[in-house]
Order: sequence, then C-alpha cells, then structure tokens
Amino acid sequence: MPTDAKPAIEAARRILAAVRAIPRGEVAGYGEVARRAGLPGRARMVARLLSHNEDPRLPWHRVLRSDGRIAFPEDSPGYIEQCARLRSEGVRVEGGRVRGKRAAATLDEQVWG
DNA sequence: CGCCTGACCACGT
DNA sequence: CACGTGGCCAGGC
Repeated sequence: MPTDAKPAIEAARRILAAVRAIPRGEVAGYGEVARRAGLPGRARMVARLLSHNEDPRLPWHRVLRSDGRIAFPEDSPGYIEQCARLRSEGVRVEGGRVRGKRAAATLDEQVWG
C-alpha cells in the first residue's frame, strides 16, 4: 500500500493543519479554514472535526462562524472557554462576536495575508 | 437507502 | 444587525 491515506483522513489532516496555521491573536471562519485546506464547501466538516478533537494544542478557539460570532450558545461551557481564550490572546469579544479582526468567510485571503 | 442532526454558509428582507 | 430560508456535507441509525 503506497503510503496514501484515505481521502477523509487526508482531508482531516489538512483541516487541522489549517487551524494550527491561524496565528495567535487572529481568527478565521469555518468555511475559510475549509477553503484554506483545499476543501471548499466543507465548513461543516471543520466544525465536526473540532467538536470531536481532543488535542489541547489545537487553537480551536480561533475558529468562528462566517459572521464573526462564536459557534456555541451563550450559556454553554464551550462559549465561556472560547471567549476566555480569545481574550487572553488580545482579541476583542463583544456579545459573543469578535470585533476588529474581520473573520468573515467572504473576505478571501484577507485574514491570511 | 432514507431520515435526522449539527461548533456551517449565503442571501434576501 | 437580526431573522428566516434553502443549501451543503459528513455521520449515525
């Protein structure tokens, strides 16, 4: 078997790499991460991966919805945690929304420079 | 194979 | 900016 992983596995690998590539203090949308991983239209796959992820080194908190909002309900522990982590990196969060960093998925490349 | 669910997205109002 | 609507994709049963 010539060292080739299953498509799904390879996709997951690339998505995680894209998430890890988000610089500290910066944020990105699920759809944006998917595109960056070469998987346009797979935003939900990114979300699914993060929801099952257990690697503490993965900067999952830098991934937001396309409108810059945190993807958890306001009262959930995930929301609290993400909010705290972002603020600790100097990211401004107001009303469950990140201000000033422009994480919208429609802004191709803008966040990634 | 159909049906339902989810850390989603784009678009119109 | 808030909401509702339809679309998309991967999994679980």
